[in-house]
Amino acid sequence: MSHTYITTPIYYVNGDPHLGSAYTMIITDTIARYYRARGWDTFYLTGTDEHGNKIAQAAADAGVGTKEFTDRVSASFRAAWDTCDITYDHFIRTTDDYHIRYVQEFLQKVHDAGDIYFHRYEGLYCFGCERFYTPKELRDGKCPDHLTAPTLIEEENYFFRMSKYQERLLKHIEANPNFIRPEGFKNEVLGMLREQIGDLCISRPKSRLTWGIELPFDQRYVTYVWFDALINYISGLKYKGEAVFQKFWPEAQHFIGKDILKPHGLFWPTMLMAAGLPLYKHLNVHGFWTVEGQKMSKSLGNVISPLAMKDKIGLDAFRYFLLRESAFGQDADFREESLTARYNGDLANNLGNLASRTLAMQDRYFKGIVQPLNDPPPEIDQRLAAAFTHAATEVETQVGNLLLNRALEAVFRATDHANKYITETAPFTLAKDPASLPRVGAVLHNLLEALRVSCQLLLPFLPETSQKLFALLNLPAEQLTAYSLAWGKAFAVGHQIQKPQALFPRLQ
RNA sequence: GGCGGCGUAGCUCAGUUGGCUAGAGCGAGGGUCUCAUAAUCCCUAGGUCGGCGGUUCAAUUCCGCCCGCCGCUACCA
Repeated sequence: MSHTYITTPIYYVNGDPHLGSAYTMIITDTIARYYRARGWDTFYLTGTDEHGNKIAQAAADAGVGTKEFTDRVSASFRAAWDTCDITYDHFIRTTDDYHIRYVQEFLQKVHDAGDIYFHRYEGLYCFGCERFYTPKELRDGKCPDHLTAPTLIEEENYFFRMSKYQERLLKHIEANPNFIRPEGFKNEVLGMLREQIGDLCISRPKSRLTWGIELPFDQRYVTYVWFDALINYISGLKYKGEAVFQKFWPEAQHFIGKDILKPHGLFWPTMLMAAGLPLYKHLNVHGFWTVEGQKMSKSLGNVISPLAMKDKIGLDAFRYFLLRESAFGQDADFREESLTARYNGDLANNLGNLASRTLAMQDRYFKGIVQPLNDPPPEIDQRLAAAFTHAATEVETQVGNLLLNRALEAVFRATDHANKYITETAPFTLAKDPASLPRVGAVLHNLLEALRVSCQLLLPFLPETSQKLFALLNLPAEQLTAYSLAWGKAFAVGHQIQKPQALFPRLQ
């Protein structure tokens, strides 16, 4: 059986779920549902990133213990994704015992291999950023983020010999053109690799940072950020056992936003090389959303909450908008106006209305009882079937390229074709003549097939709607993923379907 | 400064070995059916394919320069 492993970034527990993280979740959830529906053994991981001073500070500000604080925020993320019906298989927390143990095992392995060394240096440190700055990065001698003067401190830390793997990574990316996609982001990483990438500082002394994972080879230190966070992709699998890890890891597909390309494109693969592990299969990088043309930010007060969107237009409509309105890897703009247009134009008028008129006629003319198809089928019927066969092929191709917008476009072209088919065959006119009723029955049977295949193709994208409509067709739920079931074979003559229900009531 | 991407109808975009009168969806204008969620369906709109120059029988598609937007990256007063 084919299998795949889908991951999202783990979310830092100093904020709330917003449009950006929801977008990553909806994309990955769709991909995971897509593969599951087609019988692939799929493992889908998400979680929360919980270490660092910012978290300890936020907890202190909130007047609660750090652990209690992270429990609370992590749970709120998990609850948000549950409310959004995100079908992750495991939710990892970097404060989980198994994760901590595995991070230490990983560190020890890389240390044993000689790729972690101790080094003394001094530099300008910004406590707000928890990082060192080079003089040229400063603005007027101050931290560009916090606008405070950094402190000159001397420190000894552990470094990962990342530069050792620079050449090997470069060759790997060149030999595997789809390792990082879309291409633009691959080129960015190649650009980084053409410079000296240097080594990576991976520790912080406990005097400055206590809320972290202790280095197994020096208890005066904790590990810093990436050796903690990135390793979740492996510990999350190891948690389920070595066999699960062995099976899924080589099929790993990471999905990230473009802001964390460098750690995933550079740090992570070199870390894996140092640990003697296979590299992930794909790094899939998506773009950002602006809101009404502006960058989304708390200060502008234009942050979109997925939970609010669920209440406002429903989960499926929200999913549809995000998936249809963005091209993977490119930025997109969230506009109230586009949202309404997509909802009314595609969901209500095209798909919803198609279902409505089909089921209404089936009910009105035949009391919901399915009639025989014509044998042989007229050309117009064949063309309808072909439109859906073509859509199915397109969906396969486009999802494979992560172009979910085009996959959806293809399905809606087919439902659009079905709407035209109704106009061309005019069953409502034929129905006036009793002698034409057999043809009316056949036309409606074809339309029911159109709806059935639409449900199948849309299942990963619009899970709720797909299941709801399939229930109206009164077909057994397992047939929802019976992709090889031929046109005309799903509905037995005499089968009873339900009365119509508005799937997407028009807005305004 | 270097590298990369982008700039096609009001909006979002297709257009990948250079070649028919440059396309789609939405919006807008006109018309139509009546099964349906005032939905459907049909027609129309007309864009110097960012600008200039070059290669070619022929360029949106190749080359050079320029303008604008964006990303990454380097650096200097």
